[in-house]
Amino acid sequence: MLELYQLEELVAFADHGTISKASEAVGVSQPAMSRSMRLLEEEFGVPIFNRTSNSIELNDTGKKAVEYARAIVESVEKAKESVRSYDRSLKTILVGSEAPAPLWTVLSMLSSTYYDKTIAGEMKDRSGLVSGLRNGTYRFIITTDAVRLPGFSTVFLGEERLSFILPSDHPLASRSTLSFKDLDGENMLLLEHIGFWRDLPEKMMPHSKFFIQDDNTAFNELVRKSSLPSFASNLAGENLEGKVKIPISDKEATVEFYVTGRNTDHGILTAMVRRFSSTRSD
Amino acid sequence: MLELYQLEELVAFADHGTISKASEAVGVSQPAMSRSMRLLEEEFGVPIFNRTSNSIELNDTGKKAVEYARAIVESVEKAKESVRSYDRSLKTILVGSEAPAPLWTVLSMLSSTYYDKTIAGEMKDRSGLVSGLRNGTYRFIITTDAVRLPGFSTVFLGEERLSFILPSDHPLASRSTLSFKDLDGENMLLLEHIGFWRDLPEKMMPHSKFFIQDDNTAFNELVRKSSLPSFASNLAGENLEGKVKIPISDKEATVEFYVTGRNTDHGILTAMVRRFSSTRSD
DNA sequence: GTAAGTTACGAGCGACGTAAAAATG
DNA sequence: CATTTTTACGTCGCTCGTAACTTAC
Repeated sequence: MLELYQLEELVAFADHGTISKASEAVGVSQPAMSRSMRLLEEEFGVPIFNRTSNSIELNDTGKKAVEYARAIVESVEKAKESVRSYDRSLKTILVGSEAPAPLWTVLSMLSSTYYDKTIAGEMKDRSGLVSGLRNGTYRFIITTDAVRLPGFSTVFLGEERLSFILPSDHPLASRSTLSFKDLDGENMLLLEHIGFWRDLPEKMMPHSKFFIQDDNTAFNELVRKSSLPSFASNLAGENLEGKVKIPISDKEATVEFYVTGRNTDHGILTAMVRRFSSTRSD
Repeated sequence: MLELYQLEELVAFADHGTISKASEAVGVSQPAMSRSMRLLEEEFGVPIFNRTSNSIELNDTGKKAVEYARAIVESVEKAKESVRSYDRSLKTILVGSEAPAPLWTVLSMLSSTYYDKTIAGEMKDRSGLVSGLRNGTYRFIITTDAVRLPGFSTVFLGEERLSFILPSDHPLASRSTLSFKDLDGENMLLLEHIGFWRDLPEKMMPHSKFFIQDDNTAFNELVRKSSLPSFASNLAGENLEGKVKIPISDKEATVEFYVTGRNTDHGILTAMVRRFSSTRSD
């Protein structure tokens, strides 16, 4: 029987040119590989080496054989990897979302429901979310509008309403609402990974400069310590000492979220809505 | 290390449903396969079976694993086959031709030149010949007109001139030449595998009926024993007792043959022409 | 003489089969 | 009780590494 170790050694031989070097690379003795190659040749039943008394090299047929060997060895590695990955995917519930805030409650809700599974979330644009839901990558997706797909249910999850975070001594700190235009021109702090929110401030406040922070904890630190204004929402951003939180009145600052999953998961979807309602901080 | 025999046994298990039946099919003992499957599972590192105390079945991950196993086992088989076939192709000189007669001398000439190789010939239409020459399937091709291809040389091999074979007592047996029209309406014997010649008689003699023979020796027997007219040429058909061979005067009954091969084989090509001239029987 | 490959030989791992045990319907 | 899987155990084959041999540059 043709054995995988023979194919691996054949590939190593092709890569290193001599049995000596190849055997060293593979980690077997030189005579062992010499034998392997002879047995492999017998297995194929046709010559794949040109030999002289103290040299051995691949002939044309051997080079073909190496191509096949490479493909097979590679496909075996890929198979192992894929099987493991498939096993993991069966044990993982992946949720895709257009924004981070609604993910938090959905993920925590799923974690308490499926205690034996891995719950993971990731950000993606809308088309990626929908195709991922269809091909099974995502068990649930969170979008800013309802997704109509046969076999899937969409429910309204709730709203996220953006606010400005201003220092208490800011000239506009006493206002009950503000619009983007009111602060256009001020430099502001902004987080990098906030999904579709990412582009809104720069679009609505074209004269402002934004200091983009990648790291979440560093961002929170900056918000607390600096006097720069920043953003929060009813779903994100704790109350901070010396800061005021003022809702933004523009319609773009309010967005609805919908969560979509298989029809068979409809019960879970409604449970998500309940959990969402009970944990939001208006 | 993951071993091929494990993958084969996994496939057998998937096909037969139980280890007992699968082990029987593969030809190993049942405990041996039980062990193989456990080791394979450990090799993947993730569960691929659902087990109860006296049953074992594939789980979803296992079914994925079977898919990969099938592909790998198949590709290994294919690799062995391909390597052998490639080896054979290296040892074979294949000549393609539009007609059988010129093949005979070319093949015999090649046989005496490359005594350590297998010389083979086959019939093909012109486009198949040219593409086969380009992709290396054919070392030489014989066509009815010159083939102009960069890297390849074409030489004129010679003519084939078709004749009628008539019984000596045939009314037209004394003529020195005949045209297709002269015998149109007579029933005739015809060989099946004669390349482009195959369609010519039926086209030129629409009122004749042709008795098509597949087997060459049976055809020769029929020609000798029956009184039906048939075809021969300067390249094909021995002189027969009680028969006369009368050349056909139509221009369609004469065809030129060219042989084409790599530029590096130019010496062989000219040798072919010499051999062809010396062996034809006008 | 150095570097390469093959042959020879003894050792050990591992896959095998037989036999027996356990579980299920 | 028949069927299926697993465990136990002794055997045998195959691959291994070390050592010695051969050949070439």
